Amino acid sequence: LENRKKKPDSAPPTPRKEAYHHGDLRQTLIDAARRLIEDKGPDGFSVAEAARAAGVSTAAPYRHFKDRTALLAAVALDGKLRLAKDFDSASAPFVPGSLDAISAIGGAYVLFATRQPGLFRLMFAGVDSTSEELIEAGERCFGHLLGHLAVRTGQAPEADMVRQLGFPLWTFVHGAAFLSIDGMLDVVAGGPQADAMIRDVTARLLGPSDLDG
Amino acid sequence: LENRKKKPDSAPPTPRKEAYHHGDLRQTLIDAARRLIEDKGPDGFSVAEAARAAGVSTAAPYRHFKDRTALLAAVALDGKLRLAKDFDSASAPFVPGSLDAISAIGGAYVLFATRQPGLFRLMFAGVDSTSEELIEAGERCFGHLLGHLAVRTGQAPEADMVRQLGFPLWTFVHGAAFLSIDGMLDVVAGGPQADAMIRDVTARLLGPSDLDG
DNA sequence: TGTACATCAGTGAACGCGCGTTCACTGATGTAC
DNA sequence: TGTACATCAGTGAACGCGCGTTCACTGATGTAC
Repeated sequence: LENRKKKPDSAPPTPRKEAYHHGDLRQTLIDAARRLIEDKGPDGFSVAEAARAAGVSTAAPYRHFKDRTALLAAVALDGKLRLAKDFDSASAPFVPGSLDAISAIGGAYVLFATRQPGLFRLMFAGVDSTSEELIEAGERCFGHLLGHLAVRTGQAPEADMVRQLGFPLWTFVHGAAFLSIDGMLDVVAGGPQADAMIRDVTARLLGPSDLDG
Repeated sequence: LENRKKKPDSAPPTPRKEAYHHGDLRQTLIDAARRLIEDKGPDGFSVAEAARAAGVSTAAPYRHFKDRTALLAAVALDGKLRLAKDFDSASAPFVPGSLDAISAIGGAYVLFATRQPGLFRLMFAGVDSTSEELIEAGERCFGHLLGHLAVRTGQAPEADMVRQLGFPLWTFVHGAAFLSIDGMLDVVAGGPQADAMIRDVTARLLGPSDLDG
């Protein structure tokens, strides 16, 4: 038994932390849960398995999360923050408000979903959407798109017209994301041309602009 | 114990059938499972609960389905057949190939998802999509749309151009369906104007036609 | 029409499993003096 | 700097639960003669 306690020192399973007190178990659990959810989906996931993956006892997660749902909510929130970051880096190289920038956001959305299907599902269906910070994080993602549309139209991001332009765009990439996850995008579209389709539809829904050079 | 056996005769829980031999337990189980899935989702569903809802022992389903997955697949197939029927009746009143007819199909799609969210999720993500008859049923649904687009464009339903017109439309309503399920359609669009948005986007993706009168 | 029998479609009891969660506990850490 | 003690963040054993699935069984049905 004492052998088990020594093990983390001689050959740590998680190399960064080795103490009895973990240091940042909360985030480690979120990461472990995310990885499990990524390939098994929100329902294949269990608290016990996440704990195992993090190298702690099955009771340990309950020091940091009220229950299973709370852990899932934390993973969903974490996912939305990651998505917002993806938006940032995807659109950064392009002229704000341009077709290039806006399609890049759409492409990033679909790519995020494709790479992490389980997480994507969790973010949109997995948890009670009543959590305030979860909604807020979602709005921040959508706000990215609205920001570009505001620049493009010369209106405020909160303007009705901007939202009404943005919503169909979001709807479209949301559909593309789910079809892609479920293996129907390449099949039916007849090739790996998802990005081209996104760009084409985006252009048609936006209409022309000087910003597109 | 003998009281339990008599019960179905004196006060049948399922009024239509009362015999020891059920008559059509297979379909009854599919219906029961569908109802469970409709409000709990594919993962909240259990074979045992479906059996209970059908009024049979928990072992009975295994006379008709190899395992849990097979039952789910049957429910998914059943759902796709239902969706195809919805498409039929939604577009029937309108001129084939017209904007009216095509938006009606889109509206039926979103309505189907909204009314039966769990079933809709199951149909697209719940089962291994390797089943041939399941894919076929999906193609039949998509074929409905393609048929209208063929009429509209004067091309064969199998023509590349028709599929390339149809796919963005499907993608869009698919997104609208999921956003609606997850409670984000009315919220963000600013009202129950889903049908209007569908029609508007459909018109823009289709372009004009004489058929639209 | 009546009987013997094969087959079909149920029953109900049982199994092993992994899960979520709780509990009393204990080792590690931080702080007051 | 050293010591006493409160608090924090883990452990590991245990619980009750519902599930998927199997099994030997039995009542109902259909058919051959």
